[in-house]
Amino acid sequence: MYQIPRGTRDFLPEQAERFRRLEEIAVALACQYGYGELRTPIFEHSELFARSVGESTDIVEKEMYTFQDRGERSLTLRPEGTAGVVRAFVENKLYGGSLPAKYYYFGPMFRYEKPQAGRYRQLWQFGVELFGSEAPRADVEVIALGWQYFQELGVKANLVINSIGCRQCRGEYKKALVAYLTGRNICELCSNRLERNPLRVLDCKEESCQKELEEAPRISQYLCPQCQEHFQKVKAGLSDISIPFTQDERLVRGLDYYNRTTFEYKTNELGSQDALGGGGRYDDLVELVGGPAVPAVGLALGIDRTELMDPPALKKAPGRRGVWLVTMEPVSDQAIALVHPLRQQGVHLGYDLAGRSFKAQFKQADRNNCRWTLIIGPDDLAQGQAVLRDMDTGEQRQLALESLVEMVSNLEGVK
RNA sequence: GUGGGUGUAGCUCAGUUGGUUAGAGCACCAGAUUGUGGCUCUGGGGGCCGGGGGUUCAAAUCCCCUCACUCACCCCA
Repeated sequence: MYQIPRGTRDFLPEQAERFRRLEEIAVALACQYGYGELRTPIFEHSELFARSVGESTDIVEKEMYTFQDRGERSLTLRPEGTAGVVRAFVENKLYGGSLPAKYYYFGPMFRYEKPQAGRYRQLWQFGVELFGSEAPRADVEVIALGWQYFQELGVKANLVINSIGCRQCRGEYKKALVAYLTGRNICELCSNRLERNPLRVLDCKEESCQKELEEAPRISQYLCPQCQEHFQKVKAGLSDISIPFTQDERLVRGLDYYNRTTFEYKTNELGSQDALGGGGRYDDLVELVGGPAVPAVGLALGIDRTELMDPPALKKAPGRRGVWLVTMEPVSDQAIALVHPLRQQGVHLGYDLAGRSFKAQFKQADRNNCRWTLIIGPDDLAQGQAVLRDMDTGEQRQLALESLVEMVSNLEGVK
């Protein structure tokens, strides 16, 4: 027997519908905020991700699905959405149009990781990217959009924000941090990080490392005046629109392209998979990918994890809907032909395909949660009538066959 | 990638110190009711006991390998 590849999943109808609604709500929200959809391929040249996400990140070092095609190009299934959108932004010279330019995407991403609940090798993200504004209120808008998504769904998320400075002041800070940590009691992993990506020592969970970090220099002390002002305005902007947040100086995101604002939406209900979404500003990325210097800010939300939170907004109203035909040989085909036009009227119509007993057909009607059954057996047909039964109340009445389609398609709860 | 836990019917799970045809509840199908769902009762179909190998007269049970899920680490969505 074949098994689904590790870390991937099938979405059976009920769950697929939940996912579809999560997408619809996200798309409606993005439209409301003035974002247009930008669809990019599911794979890109490997180099794009290596350059933009960062050579020394976990994603690039060990999580990419990379393959060679028949033309011996190295391609990679996208591990995140921003790189492709930035590539498209540059390649299509979208920076030449009016700015800011705002795009959203929704789709699967791929990361080769050891799976766990809430951590998959094929995962879905919804994201937005805002190009061409350096203004703190652009950061605030993006953060607010994500916040509103969780609010609309009724999902409890905690917003955590930080500023990791710009190229200049982060450089200063890195130097200071390395100088401070060198020779101190930190774990082996962090010793390696110290050389390649020192900021990541900050969110190490190793007790010894955290202890050493207590007295370590803080990024806030190193932010240049411009970065400081930017961060203050972001925080003020969030407060102005009543979005609560906490500041965490150890929030360092695992992608290299971020600068200044970084943020995450966290939960404490999913074990160690606590990030529902996150994002930040990436003012240098467009240039890095070959475009002009265009500042940008964006976010990505994890749809799989959001669904795991069992959003109250996805609860279905339980009411019955639609019509079930109950009939019997030798007139079944005639009965079906009589009611089929209901489908063209948009009525939810079902009937037995297996030649089951009368009783069994009512059972199916019940199980399919139908509001009405329409009974058309040999006797009814002979009298030119059908029997309509209300499955909620059990009441029945007769209908003339000539007016059946019109009568039934105007009933309550059939569409 | 490292370490732990768990895999028995569609689902949730029993299964004794290894012992003969592997069970229950729910779900499914049928009958009780030859034109009426939900409730009840009766019956029925369904299992390479995750897969492979080994020990043994005998393995769901013990051992090894492997696959999957899961928890923690790691990382993030």
